[in-house]
This record gives sequence, structure tokens and C-alpha cells, in this order.
Amino acid sequence: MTDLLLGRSATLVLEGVRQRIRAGELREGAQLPAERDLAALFGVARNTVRQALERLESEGVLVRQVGRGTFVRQGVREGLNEREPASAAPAAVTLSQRMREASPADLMEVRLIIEPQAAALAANRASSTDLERIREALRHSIAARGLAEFEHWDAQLHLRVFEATKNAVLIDYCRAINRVRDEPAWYQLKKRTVTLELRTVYDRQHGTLVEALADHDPEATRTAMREHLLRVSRNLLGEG
Amino acid sequence: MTDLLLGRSATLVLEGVRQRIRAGELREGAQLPAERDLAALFGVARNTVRQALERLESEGVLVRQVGRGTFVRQGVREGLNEREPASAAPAAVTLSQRMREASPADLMEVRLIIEPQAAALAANRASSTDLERIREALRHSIAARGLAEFEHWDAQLHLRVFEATKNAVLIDYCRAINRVRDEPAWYQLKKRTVTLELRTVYDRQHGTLVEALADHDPEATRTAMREHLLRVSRNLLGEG
DNA sequence: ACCAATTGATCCAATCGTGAACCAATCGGT
DNA sequence: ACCGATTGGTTCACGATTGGATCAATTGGT
Repeated sequence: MTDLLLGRSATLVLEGVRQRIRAGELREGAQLPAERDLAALFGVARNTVRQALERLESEGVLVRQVGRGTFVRQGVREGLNEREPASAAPAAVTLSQRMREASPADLMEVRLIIEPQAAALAANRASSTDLERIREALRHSIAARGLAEFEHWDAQLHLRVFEATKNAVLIDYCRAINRVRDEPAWYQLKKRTVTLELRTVYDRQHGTLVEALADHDPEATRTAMREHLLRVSRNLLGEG
Repeated sequence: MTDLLLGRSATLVLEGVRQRIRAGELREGAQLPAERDLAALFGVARNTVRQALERLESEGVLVRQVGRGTFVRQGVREGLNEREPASAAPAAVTLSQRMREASPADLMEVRLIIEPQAAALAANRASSTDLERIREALRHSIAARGLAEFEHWDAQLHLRVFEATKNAVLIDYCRAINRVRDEPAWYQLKKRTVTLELRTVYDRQHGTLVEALADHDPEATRTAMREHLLRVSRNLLGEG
């Protein structure tokens, strides 16, 4: 990676560009002046300009392309919070952080959009070893004594279904969801609402889900996951 | 090690610098004048200045670096905070970085899972101002001259549909998708495949999508988005 | 007179910024 | 389809500035 320390002139250019983006002078997708022009504009050498641009590119604020130019990247608005003068840290927000800030209702809505479809995909693609791993998680979840243990294997089950899709983005999404479940606020929410009989309901729903997966029946799998999540949503958020 | 005793002039410089730091005249991370300038400033020889600076450096108040300068150390209040968490989880990765590494096929699969459903949600919740913003993006996309301009307004259109869902997680997802589109690799892929007549096809599909949204017809909106993305996927990835 | 502090000077090594040249990818007009 | 202009990518040598180190000469208090 490039040096984390920049010299005087380079910092000047860096902050100058940041400023123009914050001020709306450079909007999303807008093209910056050529490096040679920027150098003249800031009264520094081109090499110095490049140092600043490299930094901004590594932060994900800019996109550079040979022969085309330098552009402000899309979706930078929320990443340009006011920062302390000497701070070099970019506004790198992780997926799980984003989800953590989201409302439970929003998150359950997203789960209801993604997970049934993903499960249907998994029904088409699950290998026998995938199915065995999923069944294992189900067994552990049923045998779980405390809520924490149940939670762990429940999360594992969902994750292993996603792993069966073989889609890296989906697997990552599920990992992020599971991380949110570990959040104290969510755990408390579950502790209040997840009774012992409810766990048996969940186990039964998981069972029909696994059966549908084993049958490689996408439609049945989708509805099974959907029913399960609807139940979870109702119990977690109230009868909304 | 250096002597613990300093002479008159050296102590003068030492206290002078300490004073300026206490007074806020020199903030954390600020750069001190060069040793030669400090010498002139305090009216003493450079060697004397160096003695004072060495003392302050050994105290952890200053940081000196050859060729760069002398700086007030950051976090002077911190004593021995060497223990950083350095968590084992790969949580320091942003959503868009994850997507960047993903294969186009995986990403389009995810888009086909999420975006039709999200569009259906938008059909239920879109306000009149939402619809106007979406229509505006469509107009610009149709009027666009170059590929870059078209790409920008196409991304804006999809984003504004997601904004109509009022779901923060979904909006964030779309921003991440749009950031991936800025990736040079994806731009190249489009440049090779997106011809002028294909753009008119996309514009038409966008048109029916917007109509369905305006009618608040979730089902029609879902199929419109689905058809559109299927077309995009076919053109981008080949007739898979 | 003694002696530590201070001075003035010189050279070294690291860093930064500059200027220039050249390469490679892209775009636009012919 | 080609060519020229534009743009980012790369490398190099040079000068300026900065802290690092050393030494002989000077100063000033005891």
C-alpha cells in the first residue's frame, strides 16, 4: 500500500479535492480536471497531485481510468463526514455496521426479500455434503439446551443454506446478518420473545425447509423459508 | 543517554516549546518550525535547540523525522495504549469491496433476487415526489449522448427506485451496486456490449418500469424489473 | 584559571517536491 | 478503420529542506 503519510503539498491537494466534493462543486460521477491541469490549478507538480489522487482512489472516493480521466465515485455522499484535520482514516463503513444501524423492521424486510429466493437457489445447487452440513446444524439446533446455543446453530443453519448457493455475495450477506444477531440489542429482543415452545416451532419449520432442500424442490423451499421468516418477524416485531 | 541537566539556553527553549503546546498554539500533529528556524526564533544556536528537542522527544511529546520535520505527537494524553483489538473477523471490509471481488455472474444473480422485489416494494410506497425524481432520471438517461452519461443516469434511476422503498438497508445495497458499476472492469464490459440500439431497449424497459411504479402495481413492477435485469444479464454475460 | 554550556560550522542521510520524458489506454473526428 | 489528441501510469534525476552527528572555538560563571 502507499505511504500513509503525505507531505505538505500533497495534503493541500488532497483536502482541496475533498473540499470541492463536499461543497457539491464536484458531484457524483463528475469528471475532475486532468492531472496536469490540477497540478497547474493547485500550483504543484503533477507527481504531487498523483499522490493525493492515489490516496483518494484507495479510499474509494475517486475512480481513475487511463485515457478517460478521473471521476467522483457514486455513493460517496454519506462517506464524506467532516473529519479532524490530521485524520487519515477514510470513511470505510462495513456491511455489518450498516446493518447494525438499520431498524429491525427494515432488516426483516430485507431478509424476507433475499432469503426465500436464496433458499430456492440452494435447492437447485445443494450437493450431498452441503445437505449433510445443513442437517448437522439442524440436529445441533434441536439438541441445544440454552438460547445462546440454539441461536448459534440457528445462525449456522441459515449460513450453510447460503453456502449451498455457491454465490460469494450471498454468503457474505448471510455472514453480515449473523453478525448483527450477535448484537446485544438483538439478543435481548430474542430473549424476551423466543420461548421454548417457539423454538420447537422454529425447529419444525427448519425441518420442512431441509426436507424441501433435500428434494431439490425450489418452490417448496422458497415457501418454507418465507413462512419461517414471517413467523420470526411476527414474533420479533409484534403482529405488525 | 542524554544528561538530565540542561543549560540555561536549552531550558529556555524547552519551556518555550512546552508553553506553546499548552497554550494550544501548537496542536496535536502540528509541525514545529525547522530547527534552524527555531534557533533564530529563540536567538540561540541550533545545537542548543536540538538538546531541548531531544529531551521533549524522549518524553514522548514530540516526534522527529529526518527530511520531514518535528511534530507534536498525537494523543499526548494516552500513556501506554499499545493494545489494539485487531479483531480476527474480516469486518474491516466494505460492502462495495466485497462486491468488487465478486464475479459478474454472482452479482447479477443477486440483483435478480433483490431488485424485482425491491421494485415491487417501491410500487407500494413511492410518493409523487419519488416518482418525479425517477422520471427525471429516465428523461436524462434517454437524452444522454455518451455511454458514460447514460451509465450515470441509469444508475441514478435504479437508486431512486430503491430510495422509494424507504428501506435504509436496500438503499445502501443499491449504492454499493452503483459503486461497482464505476469499476473500470465493469465499464469495459459494458462498453463492449452496450450498443446504441441496446440503449433504446433499456430505455423502453425503464419506461414500462416507471409506468408500473406510477400505477402502484407491484406485480407489474416486479416483472418489469425482472425482464430488464434478465436482458442486462444476457447482454453482459452472454446467452448463459 | 577552570570547565561546562554554548556557539558556529561542516558534512551526512532521509524526505519531499519538481520537472521532464516516455509509455499505454482511450476517445473523437476523418 | 485509421490517426492524432488527450489522459492516466511510470520512471528518473535534480534541488531544496530537514533532522542527525561531529568538532573546534567561544562564552560565562565559579
